[in-house]
Amino acid sequence: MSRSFYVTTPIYYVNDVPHIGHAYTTLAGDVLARYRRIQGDNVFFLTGTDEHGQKVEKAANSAGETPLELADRVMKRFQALWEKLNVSHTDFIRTTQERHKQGVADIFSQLIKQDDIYLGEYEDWYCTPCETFWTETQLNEGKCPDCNRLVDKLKEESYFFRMSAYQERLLAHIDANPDFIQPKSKRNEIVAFVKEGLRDLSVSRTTFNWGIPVPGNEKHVIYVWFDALTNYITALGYPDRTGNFKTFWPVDVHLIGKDILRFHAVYWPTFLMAAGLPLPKKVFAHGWWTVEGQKMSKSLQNVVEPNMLIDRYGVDAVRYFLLREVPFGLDGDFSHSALVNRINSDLANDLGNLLNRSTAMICKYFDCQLPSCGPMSDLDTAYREKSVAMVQSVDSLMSELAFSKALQSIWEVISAGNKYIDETAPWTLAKDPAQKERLGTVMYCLAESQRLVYSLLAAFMPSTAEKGLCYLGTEFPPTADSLSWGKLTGGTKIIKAEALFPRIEEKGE
RNA sequence: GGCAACGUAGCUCAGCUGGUUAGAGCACACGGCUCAUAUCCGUGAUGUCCGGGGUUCAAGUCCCUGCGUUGCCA
Repeated sequence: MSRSFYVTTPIYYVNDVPHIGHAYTTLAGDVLARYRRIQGDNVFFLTGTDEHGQKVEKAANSAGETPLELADRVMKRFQALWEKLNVSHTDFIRTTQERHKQGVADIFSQLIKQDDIYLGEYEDWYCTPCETFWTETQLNEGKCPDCNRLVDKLKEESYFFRMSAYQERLLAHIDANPDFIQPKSKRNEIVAFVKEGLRDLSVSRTTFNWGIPVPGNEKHVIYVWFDALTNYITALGYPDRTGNFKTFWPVDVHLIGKDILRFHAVYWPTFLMAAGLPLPKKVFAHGWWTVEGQKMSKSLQNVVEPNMLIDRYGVDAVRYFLLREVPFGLDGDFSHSALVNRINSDLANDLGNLLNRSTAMICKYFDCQLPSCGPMSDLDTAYREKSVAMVQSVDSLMSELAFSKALQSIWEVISAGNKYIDETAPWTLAKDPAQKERLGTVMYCLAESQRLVYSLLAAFMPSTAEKGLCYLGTEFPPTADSLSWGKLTGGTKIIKAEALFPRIEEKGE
């Protein structure tokens, strides 16, 4: 009876091209998904694309194609990137798919029927590029406070969602579930926001066509966020409540960037309440990446293109860097020099070199046949205990989505391995035939500790882990059962490792 | 403007409910080893803990204030 685990990324807007921010969220989801699979969970990992909305309609028009053609084109770029990033999603949903449109229409009809959605009139300022409404007081000298472009006065018939009715229930839920919104600082912001009072939310538009029609009133198109958020359940087959929906809802965690927190922590939960569905267990908002100290922006032309990074540094180095460099939830800075430092210091010097020297010695002293473990000294048991403790520590850190700390705790064991070699001085033992058994025990401990290291790293750096485990004569992917000490047996064929991560010599740019 | 958070070694940061000589990683200097990707191990130096005031036997840790940075306010 395996546990089920459901994790999502946002669906990415096809009006945007994939950048490091998209890669970051999706990567986090992948690492979580892979980790839960190693632990034996039945995992559903969802990503996809958000393809409706006025921006897409306009962009398509000016590019001389239909919105769907544009979506097809851009969607492929996301899919290609996920393949290149080694992302192991279960499903990829597009909001233009029938399964999605039907589900959205269904829930929208239900809410109309219940009078949670009603027809009214909307009057406000609208920034088309940002697809955001602004109140009179928010405007900055008559312009959009976000992008400083001109806004349009809008007065239109609109359907409204009775969000105000759910304010107290939402607050009570946040209060009763301290981990519902993370990190804590973001949770506090949401609480403050909700306490100021929720207004009813406009959930339809009449000014463009590219979207899902309101059931029974085709003049209206369903608001993109209502449309988009619902993907998390339509991908599970909703409104069919058997099958995947039954297995995986409520979601374990929605991973999002901090810019879309309100939609996920306020709008979405209240939609779900109205629909009578359970709320997500967790919404986690991660931070933003700056680039070489500057905000990423198209105008600065400093948008980091993930494909280029992967080509240049390798997929696992990029995966490692993004999750190790910055605590998940905080902002971070991306720079080539920081990335090169991580590769040289953590991956080449510590991780790669340890495997290299260990397997080299096993081959040199034992003809590539792993010796079996003899009586253990204090040094050995301390090393073993540290390795075993790592497995537990990583497990609890992963449940907090503390990816960086999880990697740090793995690296403590890698460092301990390098120190262990120094303290046991195998090259000295090798000179004395009487110490053969002792030498064998040291080699065994080294291999076994690293087997655990690479088993955990399988979530973060799948291809590196596969190679590492192969050198250590072990199968990939690892399983929950393999995460305990002593699974390697004497006589296992070990392969002398090549440099997993060659050092990158200076001359950064 | 309102609310909130933050300001600790050259860099990035950790320091829970106040209590001996303030920590980690990277970078730097010196020493050691040789299995290894000139890698590894050890030792060391550097801090007005943003400024000022206060509470206390005792404050990086609490309070007030000033300066600075950041986030949220549909």
